[in-house]
Amino acid sequence: MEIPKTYDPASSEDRWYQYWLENRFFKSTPDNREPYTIVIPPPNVTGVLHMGHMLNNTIQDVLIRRARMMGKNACWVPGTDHASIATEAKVVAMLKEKGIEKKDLSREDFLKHAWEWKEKYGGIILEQLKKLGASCDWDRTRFTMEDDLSEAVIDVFIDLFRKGQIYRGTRMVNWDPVGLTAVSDEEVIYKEVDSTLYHVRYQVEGSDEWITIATTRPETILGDTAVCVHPSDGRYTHLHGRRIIVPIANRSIPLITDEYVAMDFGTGALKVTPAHDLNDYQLGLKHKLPSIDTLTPDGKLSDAAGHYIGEDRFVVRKKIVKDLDAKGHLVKSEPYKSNVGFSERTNAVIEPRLSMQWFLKMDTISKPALENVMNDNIRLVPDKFKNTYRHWMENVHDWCISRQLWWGQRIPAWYDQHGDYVVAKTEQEARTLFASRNKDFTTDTIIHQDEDVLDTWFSSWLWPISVFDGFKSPGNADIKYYYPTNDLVTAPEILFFWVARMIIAGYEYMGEKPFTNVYLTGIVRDKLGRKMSKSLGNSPDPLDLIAKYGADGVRTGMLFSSPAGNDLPFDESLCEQGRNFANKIWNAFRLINNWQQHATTNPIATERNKESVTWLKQHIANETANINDLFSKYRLSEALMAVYRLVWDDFCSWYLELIKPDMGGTLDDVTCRETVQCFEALLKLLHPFMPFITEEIWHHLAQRNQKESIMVSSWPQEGVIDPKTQQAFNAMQQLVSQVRNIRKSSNIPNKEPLRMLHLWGTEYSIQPYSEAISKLCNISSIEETSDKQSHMVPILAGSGEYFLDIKEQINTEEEIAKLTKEIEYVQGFLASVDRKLQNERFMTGAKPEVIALEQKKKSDAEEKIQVLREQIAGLGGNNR
RNA sequence: GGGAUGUUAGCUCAGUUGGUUCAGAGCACUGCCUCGACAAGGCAGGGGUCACUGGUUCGAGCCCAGUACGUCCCACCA
Repeated sequence: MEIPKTYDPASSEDRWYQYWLENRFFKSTPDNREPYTIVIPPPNVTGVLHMGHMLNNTIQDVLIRRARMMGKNACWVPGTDHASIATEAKVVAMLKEKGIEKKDLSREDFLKHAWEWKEKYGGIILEQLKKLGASCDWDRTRFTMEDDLSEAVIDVFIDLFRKGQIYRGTRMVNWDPVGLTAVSDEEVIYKEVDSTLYHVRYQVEGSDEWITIATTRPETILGDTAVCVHPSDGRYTHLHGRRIIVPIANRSIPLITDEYVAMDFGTGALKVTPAHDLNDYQLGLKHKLPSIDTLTPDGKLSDAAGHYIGEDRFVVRKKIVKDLDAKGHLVKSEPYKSNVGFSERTNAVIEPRLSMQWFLKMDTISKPALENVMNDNIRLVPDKFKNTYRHWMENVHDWCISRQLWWGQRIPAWYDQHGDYVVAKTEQEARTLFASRNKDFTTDTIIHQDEDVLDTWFSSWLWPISVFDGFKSPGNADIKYYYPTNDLVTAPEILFFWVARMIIAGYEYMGEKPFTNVYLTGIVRDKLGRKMSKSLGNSPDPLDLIAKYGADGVRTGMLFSSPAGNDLPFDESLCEQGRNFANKIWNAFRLINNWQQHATTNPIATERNKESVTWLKQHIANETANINDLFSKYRLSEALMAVYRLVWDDFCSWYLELIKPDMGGTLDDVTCRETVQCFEALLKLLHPFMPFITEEIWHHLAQRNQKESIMVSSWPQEGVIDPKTQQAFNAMQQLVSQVRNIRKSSNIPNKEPLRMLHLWGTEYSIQPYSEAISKLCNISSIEETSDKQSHMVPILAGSGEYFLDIKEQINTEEEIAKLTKEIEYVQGFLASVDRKLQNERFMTGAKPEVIALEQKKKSDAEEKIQVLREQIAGLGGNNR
């Protein structure tokens, strides 16, 4: 059978993924092995795969596949998030295209459309993850809005309410007067716009005095309930305790003092409009000021404004300026740049607006979450995020958990017509509660459920518990076995939104952390450093990339340059590098496969093959230890790079070339088998990163039955390398490189054989490789000599001295210059060592082993200089 | 504005407790090479005053202070 010269991922990937699924290798059920668990950060159910998901899920798959090979019971739980804001926005947009407005639909009808949408598009992203090779236990797929999970959310809400942790209160929300809905902070886009700062003077009650304030929003004057100055502002001290008349409205309001006011801004006097500005609202709370809401939901002036009723706020702004001017209140107006929030959806100017919301108290419930991260009970990787985390957790404010949406878990609060409310799971329970509280309450009394739903994070914070049915059936086999999970892989931007809250829920409901390690990935950026996003259109389609470079190529491409916590400046050439690597592995396989076909005639291993095999086996074991160490530190990029070099440089470039038989020859049986075994070990180390190609080659190398997948094979054993083996190998490498170098610089073609001598009495650890060296550098023979060969080119490799018989052909001057440069460097080095050794304070201060090391350096350097001088002399140079 | 964090080859990053065998890796770059696995390749090279300025020390990429620039999070000043 002819094996193609290049690896073709397309013909292999789907086949192997199918094979894994059919043999249920991703499946996990509790048993007596040690569990290793990851819960996926559930992607938006209607989302499509983007580069951030690719990075995130590649990392999870690498971790889970390695754990599985290490004999753990690996369980990766997949699922999706109902993402109320994003999904509802998409459904609203879809309906709009069909000419349907959300406000014309009943709640039930809207939700019907939403569920249809979810059924149609939900889970596409999970199918896409399969292309990437994700080894999730698909039987465990969950959805944050499925019945069981929703019930858990409602139960938790009720429980926290009963514990007194949830309360109802007013809050400033971002109101979209066009969309007629509150929008989240994330959906507000701040833009700098040119506006005007108006200086308006208010009369002090009962006097001829005036006080001038500055505002960009004069139309809100009608809602003013105080004027505020800094308590130590000398300009206004005499007015403390006086009252002020609001222009146009002619209302009397107090002058208050607060240190919040910046004396150097504007006039140092601030008009306070609690209903229409967040800071003013807080001032209002502090000073117990009334709020006058002068706007209607659609941004027109309300009855409460008393003037300009029913007119748009921007029209009123112009009118009121004119009127203020006419009445002599406008002192001056100056151009001013201010930050104005716009709705991402409707582009309308956002109005801060007061509304009733539900809150979760965070002060006590968040304590264990801070503590257990600070004491490393839960580890953040990289740990620099601990500071950020602490800062946030120490300044945590109550969590607003209600959202003015329909898609999500509806708040289980019920209101009667007086606005009194109870929290209950069903209407029936609510009625019972009302009745027990109020004698007049009858079965005929109308009550209605809260229209709002809960913040999506209020369901996803339960994810590590709810996916194992920890709420539905506490103490069940799954939750006992898999919880706490091991690693969580997610983006730092949701460290607070999600990670911190999962930790809080974990301690509150399980009395235990939800996971041990949190691996924080970076953001995938384009070449210009911009975040890759759909709206910018700067993100490649992940599936196109997979089609072009193969899933293995893309996976490795993403991991080549993304240490934990660092952004990934994505470049397609990284995937190309990954693809090239796959191809390199493929061709190593082709070579070995060829040997396998013909390796029967020559059963005796040569010394060079024996030594090479010994070195390779030890080296792989040694590197496995190194790779394990990198994994334990979550240095995935470095672990990949270590495997990359081990395979490409050590295995392909050195080992395979060493044992490669002469043209027309065959490889001995023993070496062939050992080589296959080593190659299999390398494939195992590669497997977490490149699952597809490793499985493909794994099955080509040997007859294996259905159950013998590489993904359930065992991770290679660690070991140490014998220093002598290492030393011999390194000396051989040095010698070969130097001979090649001399050939290059002297223009001696490889075809021309050269004679080499080894100086008797110096290190000859390369002996087992002498035959290999002859082949790699075309040396006709290596003879021993007892004398320095002054007429030949000297080489130092390890501490062995060699002579290459080519003096006539080389550029002696160049060689001497090279050696001289080398001497200069070593002399410089020696000088610095000497300085240290002659320094009394060093000799008395430094540790004995440091001094011993320096003395060793000194003698080594001196010896080396001696040898180099002899070499220069041998070449006829000046032996200085 | 508050907090965090970073600045090491053209690019992306390593550099553990300060000790010139630590200035390193991969990619990119340069030169040579179709040699029976692989040109998606082989071999050999070039390349950095470790942001800047001071300080501590016998000795600083590593410790301290300041400066410059960058990134992230939070709050966004009427």
